[in-house]
Amino acid sequence: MDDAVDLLMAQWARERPDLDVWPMGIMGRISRLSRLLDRELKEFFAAHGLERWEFDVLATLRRSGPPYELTAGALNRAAMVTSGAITNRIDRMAARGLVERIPDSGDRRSIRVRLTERGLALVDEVIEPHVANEARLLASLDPRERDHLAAALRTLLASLGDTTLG
Amino acid sequence: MDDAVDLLMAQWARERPDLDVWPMGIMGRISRLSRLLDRELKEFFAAHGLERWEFDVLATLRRSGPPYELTAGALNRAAMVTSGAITNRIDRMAARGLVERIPDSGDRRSIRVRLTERGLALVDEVIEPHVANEARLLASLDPRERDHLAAALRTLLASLGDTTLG
DNA sequence: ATTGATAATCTCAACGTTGAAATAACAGCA
DNA sequence: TGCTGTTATTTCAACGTTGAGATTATCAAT
Repeated sequence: MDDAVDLLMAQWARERPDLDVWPMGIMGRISRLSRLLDRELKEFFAAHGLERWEFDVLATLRRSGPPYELTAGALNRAAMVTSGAITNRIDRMAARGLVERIPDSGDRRSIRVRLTERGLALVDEVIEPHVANEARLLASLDPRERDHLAAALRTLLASLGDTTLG
Repeated sequence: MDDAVDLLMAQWARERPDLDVWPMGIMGRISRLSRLLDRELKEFFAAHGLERWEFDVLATLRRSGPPYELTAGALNRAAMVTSGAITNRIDRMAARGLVERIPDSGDRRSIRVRLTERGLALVDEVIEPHVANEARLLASLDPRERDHLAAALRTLLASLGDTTLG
């Protein structure tokens, strides 16, 4: 079964037979998959009254464990966005009552962002169907393929230096 | 070697041992890789005086073959963006003299976007180092791993319905 | 020929991110 | 104690995309 990237590479092979465009078979697919999967997740979260970025923040705090709080800096590194974006996100989530800003007792430059009870309840309610939805999106891969795929992606990610959560 | 997603999954395993978050091993890595690779490509194209989206449009037209023209609709489907975004891109690339709008003789609702000589020369100049740069980013994978990875991603992409270029 | 449905592009306000500058606070050390 | 360099967050203008609506054109069927 051909996909869109096979077609794309066939076009290059016809137009520029002097080039070996094999890297596109990976780069192009990661890029297109990322867009398609983002759309699916967006749709899923919208059905639960959440933006995708809101869930990302909730989930990052939740999985950090009690007391479910992280500094703004830790959040922006985990989300791979800039500091300005995190300030903006925290503002809006605080307005929705999902998180609250707590002054950091040890460092007055820092703030700690903490899940509210409502935020904690919400993420714990959504996480399970979310994982089930992700599993649905990956259903075309059998368990062996999944493991090999995850391993290859890990090699790549680690080689690019993505080895910490911030 | 662990990557950021291994750490993330370990946190979930500690906080919610009742959940099997295996899908994150694939979803999370595709998402993070996409961001990291985008940054790298952005940097590469900036060094060549191009935005990433400009190169995407140039490359889409180039690989379509002579006379290097496509409708606006074909371009927005290939780029996976909305029609408003494509109008905007064409405007700016036309202002830079990289493409030109040609009325479609068969359908007056359509326009055809054609590479100018300058656009053609530019994409033909950049494509080879671009592919080399992509190959550099994937250098951590040996040829066997590359093929398996591309195949697994193809399965996934096709299962999500991404089987045409628009 | 006329009507109604569909299609292609453009317009534009709303949205979120980036990137850089501003502010405030810490840490090491003379 | 007072400097100097660094770090954490916020602010804000610029940028590009989205999503919906407007416009114009095509097509099928009458």
